[in-house]
This record gives sequence, structure tokens and C-alpha cells, in this order.
Amino acid sequence: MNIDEQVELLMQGTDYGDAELQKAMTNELRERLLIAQKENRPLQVYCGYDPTSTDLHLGHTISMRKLRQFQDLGHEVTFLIGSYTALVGDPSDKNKARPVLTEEQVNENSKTYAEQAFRVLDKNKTKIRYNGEWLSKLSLVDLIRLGQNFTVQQFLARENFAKRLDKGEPIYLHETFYALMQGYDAVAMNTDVQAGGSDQLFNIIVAGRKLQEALGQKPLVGIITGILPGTDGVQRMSKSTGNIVPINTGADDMFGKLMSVPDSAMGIYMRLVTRWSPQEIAQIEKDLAANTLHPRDAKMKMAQEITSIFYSDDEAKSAQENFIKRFQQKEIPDEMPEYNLQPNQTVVDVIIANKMAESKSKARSLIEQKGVKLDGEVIEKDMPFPHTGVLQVGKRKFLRVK
RNA sequence: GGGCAGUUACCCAAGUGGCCAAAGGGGACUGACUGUAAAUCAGUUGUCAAUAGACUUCGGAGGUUCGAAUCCUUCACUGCCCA
Repeated sequence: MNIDEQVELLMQGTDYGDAELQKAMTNELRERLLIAQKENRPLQVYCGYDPTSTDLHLGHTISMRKLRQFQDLGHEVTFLIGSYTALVGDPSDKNKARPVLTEEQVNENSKTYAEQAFRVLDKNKTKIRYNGEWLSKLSLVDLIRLGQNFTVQQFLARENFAKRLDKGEPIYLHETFYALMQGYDAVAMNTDVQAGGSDQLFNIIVAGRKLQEALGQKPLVGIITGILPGTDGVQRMSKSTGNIVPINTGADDMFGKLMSVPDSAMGIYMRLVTRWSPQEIAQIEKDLAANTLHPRDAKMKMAQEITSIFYSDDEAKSAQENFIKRFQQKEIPDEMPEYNLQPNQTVVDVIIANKMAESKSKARSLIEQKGVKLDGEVIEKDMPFPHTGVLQVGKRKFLRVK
């Protein structure tokens, strides 16, 4: 791959929110790749992760995909675990005062986090480091010195803070420290390239670069990835919005969730999550535009690709087959939970006993809405359970009642 | 440190003594239509019993009242202004 092709691949799916910045970063990336080539050394690339949760979803994997692309091009990738940050606890999500993690929890979480990350990253080529390694050694004076490089106005100009200021929401002083801490990570590792989502734009572009410059390093190239919308196709994928595609969910479920993503989001999914090159994606989009490729088939191809990243090719294939059977041909799934009918149970009882609805009221209203079927027959009202068979509640909950 | 405002269901937000299980919007769910799309349309959205109705809920605790989300006291949290 020549340098221009590399740049194109590495910049795929990035979003700087500003054309000038994008151009500048693209140029710097090209320049940096050339230097590396000339000096015959790999670039130091990293992305930081806070091990606060253990359930990763596709949104988490975007920056990992970027790191993987660098790895495949022969560069040195560090998977940085924000152990120090996690110990302090980030209150940016103020509704749920984040539990401050103990060192043990951090280690535990880091392990499962990394295990999932290595489905995207090349394990053999990845260095894992913890930012506590250097952050724990900073003294107050050190911190103040770092702070001298920034003005309060710079922080207030940051969209994240400006919005909260505007809305009258709290901004805690230590939140400004995070930017410094992260910027210092870049310095400590003598970073050439840092990847991160657009919420990290400030930390990467402003804090990281500036601190490196102040401390005599060449400012890093920031690879700012776009935001992956969730299964609703609009809002950012996040647990609190409930629109995530979890990684540890099973091939069938992952495939199904990916198929439910609106067409409008396909482009960004292809760019941010798949292993496809810019050329391959361009071809698919051309075919779509020319109507030689049905959007549904394109999405299936995408779902298959993504599923096989996290599961085996075989599992991805069978997920697709199951999907077609179940939804296009409206067959009931092969596998489903089973339940032994107890004496005197009504339909509602069975639904509740199997947690197919949260409460009896909900179960009843589902029946009223014709959302409950037994062997394909709509159940009109709550009654003693008629006979054994397959009970369907809503679109996707099935139960074999015996 | 002083003054003022706020805290309502998954989220935003109306409600200032009974007509409040609590408007409206978003989200979620169900049905129709589809490509399990999206968009659109219709409906549901505290719990239990479902006929009526009963019970729990409006930051926490206590109080006034026949009756409180609404009034009082107190505690907690947040914001704004002043220093």
C-alpha cells in the first residue's frame, strides 16, 4: 500500500467537525508516515481506555479498529488502560455518581476489557500499559506546571463544557484535570499518533499536542473517529440510550441487531466497524446508488462481516441463515428456552414466570394488543393456558411450553 | 460566607390544597405497512385485581389538614447572583 492509500485508509471514518483541522491532520499524518518510512521506524500509536465497564459494545471498538489498521501497517500500538483515571472516578456523567473503583476492580475490569479488545486488535503486536505508571508520580507542582499551559477560557470554549455552562449544569474542577492527565499520557509515551472518539477531540488535539510541544516533543497526530450511532441509527451508541450492539451477545443476536440498524447508518457502520477498505466501501455504495444492490443485501453483507470479526466465519454464516429463516421466511427459531407448564397456570402466569414481561399489567396489555401468540394463533384474552406449544410474546420473545 | 431559585414517573417538562396515577414531548413497547428496515398510522406505557376498585409514587424525614406533588419544619443535592 502506498502512502496515499495508507492515509486514505487511516482517515476513513474520521470526523473532526472542522474541515481545516481535518486537512491539517491529514497532512501531518502523511508527513509522519513519510518520516517513519524514511527513518525505518514504527510510529508510536495509542488510545486510552477507562476500564469502568466490562460490557463492551461496537462503539468501543471503533478506536480499536483504527489501532488495528496501524498495526497492520507495521506500527507500534499501545493499549493504554486509564487505571489512574478510573481510581479517581469520572463524574462527567453526573446522574450516576460513578463508583470509585478499587485497584482490584480496575485489574479485573482491565482483563475482561482487553480480552474483548483482542478480538479486534492483534494480541501479539499490542503493548498494554497503565497510565498510573507515570501519573502516580506527578507532584502537585508538576500538575501546576502542566496547568500553566492552558487558560480557563480554552476549557470553557470546549463544547462539552460550554453546553453544560449554558444549561447551568455543574462542571467540576477536577474534570479539567483529566485533559491534563490525558495530555500527559501522550507525553509520557512520546506519542506520534493518538486515536480517540470525537468526545476526546479536546483532550487529544488541544491538551496532548500542546503539552508535547511545551515539553519539547513533536505534537502528535490526532485520529478523531466519528461517532457510531446505535441501533436507532441516530443517537450515539451508549448503554444509557439502550441502543447498543454488545460484543458478548452471541452471533445470532449480533447479526439481528445489525440488521435492525436503519439504512441511513450503513455508511458509517461500514467505515467505522468493518475491516473493509475505502475502495470496497465505495464500490458497495456505488452499487447501491445504481440499484444493482438491494439495501437489504448490502446490510446483510455488512452484518455478516461485522459478526465474523467478533465470532468465527462459520458462526456468522449460520447467524445469517438463522436470520433469513426466522424473519424473511417467518419461521420460528430452532432454539428457544423451554418451560414445563404447571397446573392451573394462565397465559399471564406463564409470561410472568418466564420474565417475558415486567409485570402482570404489562403482560395483559400485550395480550390486548394482540402481541401474544401460541403456535401462531393470537391469544385474545388471558385464560388458562390452552395447550402446549410455542408461545410468542412480542416480536422476538419465544418460549416452548411443554 | 450572604441572598435567591430548583429537585415530579425511563428522560425532558407541566402541575401551587380535593376534578392528580399526575398535562405535553421524547424514548420504549404492541399492532398495521415493510426489507425484523426507515418513514407513516393506530394504541399501550406505576402496581395489583380487572367490573368497579384498592394500593404505592412527585429529593429524604417529620408535621398541619377531613384531604398534600401542592402548605410548614428540617436534612441532602444542584444552579444562579453577591463576596
